[in-house]
Amino acid sequence: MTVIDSTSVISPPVDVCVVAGTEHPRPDGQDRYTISEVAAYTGLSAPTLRWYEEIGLLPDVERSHNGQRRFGNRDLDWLAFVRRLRMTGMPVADMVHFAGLVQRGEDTFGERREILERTRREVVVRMAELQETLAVLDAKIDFYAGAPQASERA
Amino acid sequence: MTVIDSTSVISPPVDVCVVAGTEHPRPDGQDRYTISEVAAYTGLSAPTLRWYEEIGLLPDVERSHNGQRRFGNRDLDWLAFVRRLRMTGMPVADMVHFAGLVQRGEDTFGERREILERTRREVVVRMAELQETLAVLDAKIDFYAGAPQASERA
DNA sequence: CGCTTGCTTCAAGTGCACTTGAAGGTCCTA
DNA sequence: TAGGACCTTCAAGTGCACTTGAAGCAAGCG
Repeated sequence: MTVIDSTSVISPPVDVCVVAGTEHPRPDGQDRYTISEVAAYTGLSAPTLRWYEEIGLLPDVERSHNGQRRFGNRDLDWLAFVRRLRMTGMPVADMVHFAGLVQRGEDTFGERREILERTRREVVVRMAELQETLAVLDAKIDFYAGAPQASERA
Repeated sequence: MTVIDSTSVISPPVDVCVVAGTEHPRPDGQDRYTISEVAAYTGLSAPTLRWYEEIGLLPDVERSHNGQRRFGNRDLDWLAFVRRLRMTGMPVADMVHFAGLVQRGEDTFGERREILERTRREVVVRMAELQETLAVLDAKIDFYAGAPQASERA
């Protein structure tokens, strides 16, 4: 695995809000990952990473002197957040929109907050539904486990 | 909307385990719903209901004298459960498999229990992830809300 | 020097879960 | 008896999120 090469560039607009201290495979300063490294770290395939970049979900990926992608810790953080958003069920198109807002800078803090608040509400609803589903599953599991005696039968 | 017609038939193998007293639009005995009624009640489209039947996810739907589907409360219960399973992320193919087990009768209680226990574990994991996601969202929302003072920035 | 490895782009293909279209049957009301 | 509402089947189409294939460049090793 070839590592480091190109020299640093003025940072493009980023998420700006990296919340928790998620550990990176390499410390800042030595964080130039190849696409296959990022694939290994994130579980996303290399084509998916290219596609994310293409559609604008992973913007401003740097390139080495010979045109190969060099991802940084910033990209890993963003991908981790994208993974979270994906878990909420947010469509990729909406994530692309959000990524666009991030790139436009602080002016979009308001809209970003609204989006995340809406997402938050959806997650809460989803969790409540899953909680109910858990109850249904438990009831059925009990029924199947203790077959003859259990609750109702049709 | 045309309603009731055909006369009752010996019940085919059903879920056998109807847990909660979910209310039905019409009481047992008068429960013969047209496809559009079921579509209205469940939120599924009529083509989707036909397709569910076709692939074996909704077996043994009765027919009226002229070949039209007549769904019963049993079908509504099953569809409600299918909706729950869908919420867990279970693929339709797996639900079809489960439906097959239900049709095969009590011999499959063991396997059904295993499937639901596995599903249950997945739901628990998913809920934990959503909980973490909620924390991440909250942190970002706070950041975007109280912009200048807040925690970290890249 | 040629081979292998790993990257590149661009276009086409895949899998899932439906959705839509076409053509036709049946029943009720005017 | 004509129209409209509602149903039927079968086949093809859609949208999303990737995945796969084809063709080619660049670096490192024997």
